[in-house]
Amino acid sequence: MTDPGFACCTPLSGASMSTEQAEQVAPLLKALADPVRLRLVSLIASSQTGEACVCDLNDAFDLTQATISHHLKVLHSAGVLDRDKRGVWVYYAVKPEALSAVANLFTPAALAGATA
Amino acid sequence: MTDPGFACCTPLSGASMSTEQAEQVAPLLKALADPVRLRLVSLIASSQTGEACVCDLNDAFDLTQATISHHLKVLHSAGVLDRDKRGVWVYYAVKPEALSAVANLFTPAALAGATA
DNA sequence: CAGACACATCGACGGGCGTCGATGTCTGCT
DNA sequence: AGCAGACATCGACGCCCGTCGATGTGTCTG
Repeated sequence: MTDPGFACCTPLSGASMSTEQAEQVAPLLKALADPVRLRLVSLIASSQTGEACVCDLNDAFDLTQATISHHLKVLHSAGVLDRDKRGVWVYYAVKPEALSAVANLFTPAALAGATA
Repeated sequence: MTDPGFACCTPLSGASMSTEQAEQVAPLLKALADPVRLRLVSLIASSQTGEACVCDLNDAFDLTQATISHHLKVLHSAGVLDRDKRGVWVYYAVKPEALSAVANLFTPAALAGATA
């Protein structure tokens, strides 16, 4: 009966990511897991003023304005971008905290089970 | 006619992520953008030996063995996990390079347009 | 050889996602 | 007031993804 005491694996050390934490971080990663949104974030972050308006971002893609607006909304809802309407134009800026949170997630120490 | 020379935005600095790079990294993020897969990676990384067998990972979830196997395949195909079959059991191990690649992606310097 | 076990693969189903055209809302100009 | 431009929102469509039960493949034991 395949003796269970003679198991296949060393028991996991147990200090891993909790289900709650995983379900909390996954949406953030899902928001970033798209080529268009990745480029959007990169474009905004690499702009001189640290922000960019939709009209210019729209020109950088072969996509409809509606699609770009949708992607920006997703990134904004995920907490990756800040939204600031000035007059007719809307400026989006990157929230560094969100990105550094992701970066810290995949640090060796964090993976070993360190509490973020 | 809203003079275009009097544009809305400072032109993007241009040193942003390329389309190719975005399309190359997105699948890696997409593989990690799932609560189950996130916990799988964390479980494996936090195990004492740095690797874990499917039978044990399976017990940590309320999901079918087929589903866990599917997730492990996705992570393996994305280059996040290494696969090593020893006898009847299969051991998965985390590839640190893949995770540090993600971590470096969201470093302030990288976002500013530095070539990875 | 036959059986049991570990894991992968195969359809299949439901839901979510990316994209679009069309339309709505707000702002500024004349 | 009327119009034009910037951006958001609204269905709608096709496709991919997560999950499942069932089945296949390889490995060890008796």
